[in-house]
Amino acid sequence: MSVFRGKRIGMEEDMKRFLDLISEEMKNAFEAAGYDRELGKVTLSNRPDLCEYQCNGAMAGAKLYKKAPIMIAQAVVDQCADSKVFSEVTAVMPGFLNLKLREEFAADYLNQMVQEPKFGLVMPSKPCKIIVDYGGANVAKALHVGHLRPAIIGESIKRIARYAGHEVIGDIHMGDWGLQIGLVITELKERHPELVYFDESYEGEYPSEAPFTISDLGEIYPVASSKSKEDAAYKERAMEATFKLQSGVRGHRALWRHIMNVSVPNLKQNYDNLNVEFDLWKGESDVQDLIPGMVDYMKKEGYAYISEGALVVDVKEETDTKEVPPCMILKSDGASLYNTTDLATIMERTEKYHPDRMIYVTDKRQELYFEQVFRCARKTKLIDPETELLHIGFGTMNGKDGKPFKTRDGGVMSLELLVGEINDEMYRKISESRKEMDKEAEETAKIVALSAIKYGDLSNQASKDYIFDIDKFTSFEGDTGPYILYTIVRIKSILNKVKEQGGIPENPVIRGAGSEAEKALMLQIAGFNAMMETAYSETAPHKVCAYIYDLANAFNRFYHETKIVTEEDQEKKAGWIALLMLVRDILETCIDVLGFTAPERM
RNA sequence: GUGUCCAUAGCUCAGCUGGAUAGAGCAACGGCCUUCUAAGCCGUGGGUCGGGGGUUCGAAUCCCUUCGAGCACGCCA
Repeated sequence: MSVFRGKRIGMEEDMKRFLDLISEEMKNAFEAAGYDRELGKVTLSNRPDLCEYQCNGAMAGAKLYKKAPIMIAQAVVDQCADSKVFSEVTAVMPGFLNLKLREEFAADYLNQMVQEPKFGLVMPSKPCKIIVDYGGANVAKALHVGHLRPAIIGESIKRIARYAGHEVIGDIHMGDWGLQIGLVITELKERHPELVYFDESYEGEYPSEAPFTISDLGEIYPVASSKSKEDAAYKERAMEATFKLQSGVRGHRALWRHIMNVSVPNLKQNYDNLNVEFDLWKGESDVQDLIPGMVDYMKKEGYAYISEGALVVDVKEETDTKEVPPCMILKSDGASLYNTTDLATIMERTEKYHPDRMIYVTDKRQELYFEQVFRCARKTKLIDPETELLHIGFGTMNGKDGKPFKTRDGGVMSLELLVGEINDEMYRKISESRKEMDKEAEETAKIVALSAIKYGDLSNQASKDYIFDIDKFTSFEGDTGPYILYTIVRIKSILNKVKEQGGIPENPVIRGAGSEAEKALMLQIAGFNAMMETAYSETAPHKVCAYIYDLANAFNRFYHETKIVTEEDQEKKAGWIALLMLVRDILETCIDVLGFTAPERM
């Protein structure tokens, strides 16, 4: 019978985190020795050569009780004599408490993890409704490397929150209403002025077939964009076209719809290749009808006023240490802008979902901008006061030279090209290490390549700039996605062998550790819950990466000294099989929240 | 100018709600494949945690200061 089952009042009670459970035992010892139980907080050891866990409470208590820390520590040690949790508790100068755990205690915990959903991760009593706004793709424009980080990070944040038990909606929030549409329409008119869409007297139905394909679009936009930079009159026409679209000119609207119909499936395909899925494909265009009402409301309530010709809302606060410019609602020409659609979107989401939290995943350079928008939304009461607004700003993706990632000739690299390059490189490496080629090699290459890209990105703190080094990410050595996948594949391979050999026992039970490496692996597994909670509360996917890297290391160490398939002792073997399945499941769960998958073999 | 963020091994990065000897990976060097995938494992070398000051029994971590790089600062997104 499990030592914690005994403490459980009913099946409803949540499984405690491993460290909390250990701390509980230590706190009891502090209390029994006559000290404040809060001193008994246990942490992971930073001296693995000396102990597995440590408690520094005796030193913290020294001042409180005006006693030498070592005396307090010694008194606590005396209380742990027949602990069911600790096999060893020693007091070390100046007052460290060094702890080792009983193997049965760890094994019991792991066996319980196996049985609980989500390995015993505690679910929120009331799930939060969270909207994650990420992606930021523009229609009519190809995805480029700048879209990689928001997609990867946003997707992972969404999945972590979902795994943590919350109700999460991912929204791509497309740029589908701006100048880029005007540019495409203008260039189209340049080339085919005879198209019926440009005949303003036309009143009939427009063709259902678009007058361009996705590859046409991919070519038209860059041409139009560069023309507009050189030719002021051209730009003027593009802005006019944008205005016509926004004010509802039929032909322009029809072309816009064609652009959407051609573009969106292409975007979906691109994101699909990255294993990124959005629940909502909303965009700037969706809130256009809300803007006039919102602007009127802001004016009427006295929030918005004209400054330097533009309509703005002051968002300064007393406590500001910096200059916070007002939030602009309309440009001096009366046109809406990014702020306007974002605010209208906040309003729409509030009415529709009343979310507990909205998370925006964008480049960190937009920090001040979001500060303004968030303040404006609060001040003008567009949002429920309880709703939390959070901006996760990520750093720049740089090339090996430390400067923003560019193609060899200095241009912006398309995402497709970048991903294709890495896929090819991975395919080449996989082919090298295989004796005979098989059909699924290409598929495997893609899976491994995606892990390389995503792990390479997510293992860095999102807020920092990082170096996107293709050679490093595809090298499949060291702290990389492929290493994690390799470890999973290894485990699967062993389990397959065992299956061929005579089958996997039913409900195998994890037993006490037979070696240092096995115990280290078990303790690493036990830290899963605490890690996942932290990754969620800190919106920190890199913590998941750090955890699985440690877990994979711990497993590989264990693997090298343990022959599982040939083990004679059936009970021992069954225990290892149970351990392997748990490691595999946890690793696969973790890479799933990171947004990639593992192949069956590599 | 104001604000903000960063600075840790040759390179790329962890660690930062204060704890013992600052950790990984790459690169360098040395071992380990007739035995579950060597994309692996074991080991060696490599550091005034940008500088200075302070708080503390104890600082990479907290505070102040300084140097250096990045970024943002009303009609772009």
